[in-house]
Parts: sequence; C-alpha cells; structure tokens
Amino acid sequence: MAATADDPGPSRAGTGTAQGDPAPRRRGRRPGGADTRAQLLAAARVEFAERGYDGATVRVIAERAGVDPAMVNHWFGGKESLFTAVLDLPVDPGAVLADVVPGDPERLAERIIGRLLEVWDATGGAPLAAVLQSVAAHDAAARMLREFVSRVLVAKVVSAVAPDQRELRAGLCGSQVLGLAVVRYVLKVEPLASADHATVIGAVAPNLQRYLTGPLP
Amino acid sequence: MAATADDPGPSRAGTGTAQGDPAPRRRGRRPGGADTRAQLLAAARVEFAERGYDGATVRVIAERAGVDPAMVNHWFGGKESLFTAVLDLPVDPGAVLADVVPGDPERLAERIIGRLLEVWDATGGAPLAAVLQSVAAHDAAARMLREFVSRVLVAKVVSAVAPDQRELRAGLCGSQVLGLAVVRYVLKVEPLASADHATVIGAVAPNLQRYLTGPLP
DNA sequence: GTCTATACAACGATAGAC
DNA sequence: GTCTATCGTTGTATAGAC
Repeated sequence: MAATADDPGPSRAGTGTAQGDPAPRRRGRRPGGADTRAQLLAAARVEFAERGYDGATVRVIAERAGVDPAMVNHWFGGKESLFTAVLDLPVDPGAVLADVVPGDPERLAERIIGRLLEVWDATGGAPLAAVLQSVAAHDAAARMLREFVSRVLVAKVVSAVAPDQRELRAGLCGSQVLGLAVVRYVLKVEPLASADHATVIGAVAPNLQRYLTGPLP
Repeated sequence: MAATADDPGPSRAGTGTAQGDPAPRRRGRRPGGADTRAQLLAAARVEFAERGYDGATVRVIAERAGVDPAMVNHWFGGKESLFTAVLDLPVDPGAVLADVVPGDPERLAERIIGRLLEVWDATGGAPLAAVLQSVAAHDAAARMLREFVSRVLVAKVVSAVAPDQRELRAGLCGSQVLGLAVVRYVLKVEPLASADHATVIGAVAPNLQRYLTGPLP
C-alpha cells in the first residue's frame, strides 16, 4: 500500500524551481519490477477514501504513486475509469452511459435500462452485492460513490436531456436504478428477478423516463 | 432499536388510550421474561436463516426456544414482528403499511412515501445501512428479506389496490422504495437527501403509484 | 530493429482571489 | 471584470524491454 516513490536520486539539472527538487525521475520505461499500475491503484484507493471523488486529484494520486499524472490516462483511461477500477465495478458506468445517451431523448430510459440489464445479467449479482456491502459498511465508500454518481450521472446523462432540477433528477434516477439492481440481483425477488428484459424495460423505463424528462413538482 | 412489542416491564405507565393490543397484564408470577424473549430471538434467527421466512414456523421456533408458541405472540405480537425484530428493522413494515392502506387507492403511494419518510427520518440511516449490509453479505439474510417483502407487501398492500400482476408490482414497488432509502439515507445524494417530505412525495409518489395501480405492459 | 512504458510540456476549462 | 492557480487531459519525445 505504501506508495513509496522510487526516488532515483541524482541528476535532473535544475529545470525551473530549484526548490525541493521533489522527484527527479528518469524518462522511458522503468526497469523491471516496478508495477506502476498497481501503485496507482493503491494510491488512488487511499486518496479517494480520504478526500472523496472530487477531492482527490489525479496529480496527487500520481505523485503518491511516484509516477507522472499522464500514467493515469495511460493505464486507466482517465480519472473516472481509475475510480471504477478502485471500486472494482464490473463496468465503467461513464462509458456505458455515454454511448447510450445519443438518440431520442424520450426513449433514453429504455436504452439505459436495457443496457444495464445486459451488463448486470452478464456479471451476475456478486459484484453488485460487493459494492453494496462496502457502501453500507464504510462511510468513505458511500461518499466516494455518492460524489461519483452525482457527478457522472449529472454530467453525462441528465444534463443531456433534463430541462431543470438536474441534481434532483439524478438522485431520483439513481434511486430507481439502484433499487432495481438490489431487488433483482441481490434480493432476487420473483418474478422480477427472472423477468425478461422486455418486461422489465416496459415496467421500469416509463418511471425512469419521468425522472429524466417528466414533470416534477 | 427494533420496533418490538411493548415491553411489559414492571412499571408500564398506562397511557390513556387503551389499545386493542393484547397487552399482557402483569399478573401473577413474573416469568424470566427477558430470557424467554432473548431465547425466542435466538431461535428465530436460526430458523429464519435456515428455512427462510415461509419455511420457518412459529411452532418450531418456540420449541427450539423451549417455550410455548403463544410466547411469540406475547413478546413480539406475531410472526411478522418477530421477523422484524430478528432483522433489527427500525420499524415493523407490516404494521406501518397496514394502517396506511385505508383511504383513496389512487393516493396510496403518497401515504406510503410520506409515512416511510417520517419513520426513516426519525431513525436515521444507520439501521438501514445495517440491514443493507447484512443483506448484501449473507445470502440467508437476502432470502429472508425477499420472502418477507414478497409476502407482506403482496398481502397487505398490493392486493388491496392492484388489479393484476401483483407479485411483479410488489417487486417494482420494493425496488423504488428500497432505492429511495439507499440514495437518501445511505448514499446521501444531494439534494434528495435534504429535500423536504413534500418534495420527495411529489417526485416519487406518482412513480410508485404507477407500480401499484397503473398500466404495466 | 519494434514496441511500449515513461516523463515532460502544454492546452482548455474552471474556480477563486483580487 | 481580470488574473491566477489548479484541475484533467493530450501530444510527443525518449529510454528501456523485447
């Protein structure tokens, strides 16, 4: 866990700030053994837990891991996906949602539910239960997921279609989606747990659509 | 924490309203009360976990505890409330829902959400998180809650108003209610977490109402 | 030689200080 | 308003593994 910067020591002529001289790292591929990816993951776990999703910065995480911030992009594709990897989510919600948003806004809910059902049916309930468990157990996990859900959902989905009250709508959408996941995959309440996708979509999508674009008081 | 039958303790100061409750008048010899109650709880935990809500019987639970089956009624008010106590639920869902059902069926959802908000706001998110945690962690807990939710919800709420597909409707209602609980009290997503009751009711009740009495595909 | 992990620099966006 | 600091991200050159 201890993200020990590998501290190669010498060289690095004073480019710019002669102060501190924090991490003179060589360029190029590191000598074998240094697992940058794992170090980034470990550093990200600590930072996300301590400061939340928004509070943690890619730069600090990279510094803690002793590597360049660009490594986050290289290994994970960005802050969002790094977070997904930290929480060990089965899929990257941002990516999934992003490619489901384009299209008729009045049918967005159908596409969202349909896609989520595909993903969840493929991975089963285990990852969902794991996430739920850690969220219920650790306040830090709840905070991380809260900020992440708010940010990603609002930015990538709700803002694309919702006329107003975007944060509230995002929370409501989250409640319906999360509740469906719990009841179908963790609690396994029948007949909802075994219903085919068309049935679930027909039942849930209209309600989700109201949260997205319908009238709110 | 859990809503249990009134503790027929030594100094039960009578509130004026005489309840139809089978309030045990403490006459005669005082049993090793707390002991019986605890033994029943322990026995019920085992039985519910092993056989589920439906599979476990009051008779067997009482036998395992070494007491008369009537003690379940005495100490907990019935199988349902015993189960509630075992899960350490903040309230007895059966009781709460039962007294909210009478009235305009088309406004049932408003009454349900309103009442749940009162209860949850009073107890805070801790009990909810505890239930979620055990449900996510232990398959037995998930099974118990599943059967309980199906049975009680279908029997006491959905059957009272829903025209068809009662089990499916019950599952859908469960998903919305549970999701709301998670997002508002465990994840604490704003502004939903701090929204006043009227706002939440206005936002969620119409969706819940559709699950209860609206058209399903 | 190729391939890839790496560091550095710089860009557009955004939030806060002045 | 402008200025500044900082964020996440991208482009590119380079060093080491193969």
